[in-house]
Amino acid sequence: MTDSGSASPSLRSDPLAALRRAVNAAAAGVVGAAEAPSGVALERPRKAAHGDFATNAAMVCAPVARDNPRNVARKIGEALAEQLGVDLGAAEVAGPGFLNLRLADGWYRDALAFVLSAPDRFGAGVAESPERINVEFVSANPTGPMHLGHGRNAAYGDSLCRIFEFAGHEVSREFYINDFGSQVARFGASISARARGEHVPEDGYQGEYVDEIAAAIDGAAELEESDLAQRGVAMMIERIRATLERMGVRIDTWFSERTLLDDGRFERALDTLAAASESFEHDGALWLRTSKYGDDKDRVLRRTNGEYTYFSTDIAYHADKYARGFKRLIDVWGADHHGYVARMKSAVAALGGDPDTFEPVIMQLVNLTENGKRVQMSKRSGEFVPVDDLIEDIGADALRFFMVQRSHETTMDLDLALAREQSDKNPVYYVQYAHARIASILRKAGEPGAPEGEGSVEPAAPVTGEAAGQSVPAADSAAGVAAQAVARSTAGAGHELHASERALIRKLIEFPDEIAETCLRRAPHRLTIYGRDLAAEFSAFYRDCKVIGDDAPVQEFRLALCRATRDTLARTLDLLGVSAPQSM
RNA sequence: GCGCGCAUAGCUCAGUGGAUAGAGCGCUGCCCUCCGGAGGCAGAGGUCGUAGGUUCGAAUCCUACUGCGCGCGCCA
Repeated sequence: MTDSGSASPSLRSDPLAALRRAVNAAAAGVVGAAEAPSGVALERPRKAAHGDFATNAAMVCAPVARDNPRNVARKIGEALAEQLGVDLGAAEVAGPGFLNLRLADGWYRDALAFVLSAPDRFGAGVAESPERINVEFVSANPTGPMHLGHGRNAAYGDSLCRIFEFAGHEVSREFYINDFGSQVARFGASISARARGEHVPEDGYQGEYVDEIAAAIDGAAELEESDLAQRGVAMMIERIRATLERMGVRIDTWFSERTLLDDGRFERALDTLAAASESFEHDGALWLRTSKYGDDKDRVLRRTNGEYTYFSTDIAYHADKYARGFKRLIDVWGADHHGYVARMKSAVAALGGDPDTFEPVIMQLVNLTENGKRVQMSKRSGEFVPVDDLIEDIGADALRFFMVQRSHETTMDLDLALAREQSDKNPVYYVQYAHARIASILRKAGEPGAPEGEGSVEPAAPVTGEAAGQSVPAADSAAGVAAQAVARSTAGAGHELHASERALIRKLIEFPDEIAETCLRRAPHRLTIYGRDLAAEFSAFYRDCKVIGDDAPVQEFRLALCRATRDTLARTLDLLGVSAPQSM
């Protein structure tokens, strides 16, 4: 939480966090303890009749206080009234013992000032214990182009990384290139065959891209298969890199499997396992005793024929990630790899690591539909829908938004007709439209300072754990001045806030919590919902409240609310890798 | 057979202990002398797969069962 003890706490402390502290303090007081019992929560009721916020504190505390929940709720309400003073509009006991809270307009004005006090930092640095995290994702085989499944993986992985970074983690995005082993040999044989005008071998790679590669390499028909394989892999990686770039996905480290064998890291990893008696020879093969750590059975590292398995180099690869200083490894894998989880976690344990710091995330499958009808011929054909074709069809913004819209753990349908549609039916346009509409209002009001470029907000500066706890920078920016203006209007009388204004502010100040929860749950799909909700709250405000043309203090306040909403929408879209247009 | 995942409105999906379970699409009926109608309002629509259990309270946690998906190689 970005609380601060600076000179103007009302301007700079997170209003939700402060409210949560007040509720905890009141509950602690009632039960006569230093801290409130765990389970006490501040909730946002669905129904307006249940107040602005509500707490279950009394029901949690009642057994401890040995009193009935409604009595306890009344006491907590009285304690809260004392703490919050004029900021608390009302505290009502309801139902089985809920305490429904209404906040005064002054509290809402302070809350908006908080949002605007540091627009680049709002919601940033909320990670409670920042870590050095390595996120490996996509890692598509360099023997073919990225397909549908990789698209979901890329959208998820990149958004997760953006959110981690914004929350204060140090993140490295990594792509593991499987440029070693039998599949690469088959790739080389396939290219060679096509270069010589022959059919690819039975176990080879089909597809026009193999022809294209064969044609693009001078004298391919005369080259060794191993040379063709390496050149083909290089070309495929270049193509994959270009596809990711079209999706707005950045990779920090392209890690070649082959290099592990070239410089001894592979041998060292195997030596480590052997020295710890984690591996053993049996039937002419080398095995890893993964069953010791909960895997169904032991796994082969070196086959009877002397070749090493993919698993063995993967172990060396993960050992290398830890050796590079990462405290947490997240691997984003396709659904077909879930059977691999147990053995890889076992391998981490066998290396002496903590398997809890290795988190494989399994991405479920994507089905393509069009107007509700399946467009894939067979369940396997998804592997042959290239991501490039999808970008061409529906655009990168829609691709990223739709791919990350559903929880990664559920099989999802992507409706091409809806994704293509440029109307309010399409959620990505709905959110972008709200952003563009606010930009238009601000232009009309003669406001300077619209974000530059493609409409995305500037990336947040990295936040360390210490910085996250410090007060925000002084108000020397345009936005800071705006916050001061809002604060000034707080001092004056100020108009009575419309219910839609309050609802919009409430949605805005949820943003830091939303970021924290999204990180914790590794669930970027939450931000697509937040974006839609925020856009909807803005639309209600826009309907109910005239921004431009009323008296000056009201206009000033509402323009400030527009700016806060625009910035938060832009930030949300940016974290999803989707553009936030000034006009559309 | 074993393992992992999933099951919520007609459809696609949110919702990891709180009040009368939500959204979008679709459907029905409305609203443009209005800062962007690329928008908004109202309505119909539910046995949260089934059966037990845990507790003040369960879509949510536990157990069993049913259905669907994926995996189960000295492939990657």
